[in-house]
Amino acid sequence: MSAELWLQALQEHGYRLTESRRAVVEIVAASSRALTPLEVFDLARAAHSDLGLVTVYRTLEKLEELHLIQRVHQPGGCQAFLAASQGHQHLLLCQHCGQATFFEGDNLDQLFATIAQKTGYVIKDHWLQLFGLCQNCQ
Amino acid sequence: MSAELWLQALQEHGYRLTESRRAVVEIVAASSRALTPLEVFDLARAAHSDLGLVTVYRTLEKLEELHLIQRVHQPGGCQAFLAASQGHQHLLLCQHCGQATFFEGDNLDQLFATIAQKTGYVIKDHWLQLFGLCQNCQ
DNA sequence: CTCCTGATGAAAATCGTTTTCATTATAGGG
DNA sequence: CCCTATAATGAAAACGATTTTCATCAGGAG
Ligand SMILES: [Mn+2]
Ligand SMILES: [Mn+2]
Ligand SMILES: [Zn+2]
Ligand SMILES: [Zn+2]
Repeated sequence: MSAELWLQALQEHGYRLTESRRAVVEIVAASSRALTPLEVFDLARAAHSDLGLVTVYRTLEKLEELHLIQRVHQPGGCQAFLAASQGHQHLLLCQHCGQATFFEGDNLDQLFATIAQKTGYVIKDHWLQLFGLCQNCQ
Repeated sequence: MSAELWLQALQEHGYRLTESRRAVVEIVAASSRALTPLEVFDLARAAHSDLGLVTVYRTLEKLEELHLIQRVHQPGGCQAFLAASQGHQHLLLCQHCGQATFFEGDNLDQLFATIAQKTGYVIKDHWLQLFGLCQNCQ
């Protein structure tokens, strides 16, 4: 599981390994859907009942700094976090259960060239996100 | 300008035409970049000094209901609004000045078919947004 | 084991947004 | 053109999420 790797990464960057951090990391690393700070709090308290919501925020902040998690933007809100993609990948989200799946292999260079020419912009970056129904939810 | 059309649309949906609404609509309709409620408030107060921030929120809410404006998600935040695209278009944003330009003609069907096959998802919708530098900001 | 310092949780502060409410002003009917 | 019903307004209070403050605790180097 990536939880151990995340804890190791935190440690390597000079952060201490605490019970609270373990509980938060365990939950976020194991989730296949994006979780809000409050959801993480509720789930992590099962393992560590005197966890504070503040610590959830602080831990998520550090995990994001280290690029271990990323914020997920959705029609319903933009406060949820998910284990980060490795390399250049995009998200596919189930509209029913939230299941998140990364994919790669989009080749949009031709599109970018056309748009750049038509608009005069220099294209530097892009966001692509797909929404649908996962196998379980169809 | 689209401001007149927006005011007309509001009226047709049973909303009254007020000074406050005019001031808000004028600013948002004329902007080529996405504006936050507070930015709209500051700009619109030039024309209508006793405008309340609450009315900015309420007017934006109605304009969004009528699909005249849309929320714009950006790395720095997701509270800004922009005149809505007509039809299926995507956004191109200048990372320096915020200038927003819509484009169309993306053909991602092939990609969606591949992803659907690989993942088992049924693809229902997609978000695509490009970031770069506009002609003035290069 | 001890000590230093980073980390913690409770509480308070803060920020953006929404609700409440008394007052004002739009728009339709006389 | 004036009246009136009621939608709309802005100030203030309430609210929910996030951040800051601070006294206390605990990780881990020595
Ligand atoms: Mn890509
Ligand atoms: Mn498209
Ligand atoms: Zn699903
Ligand atoms: Zn620009």
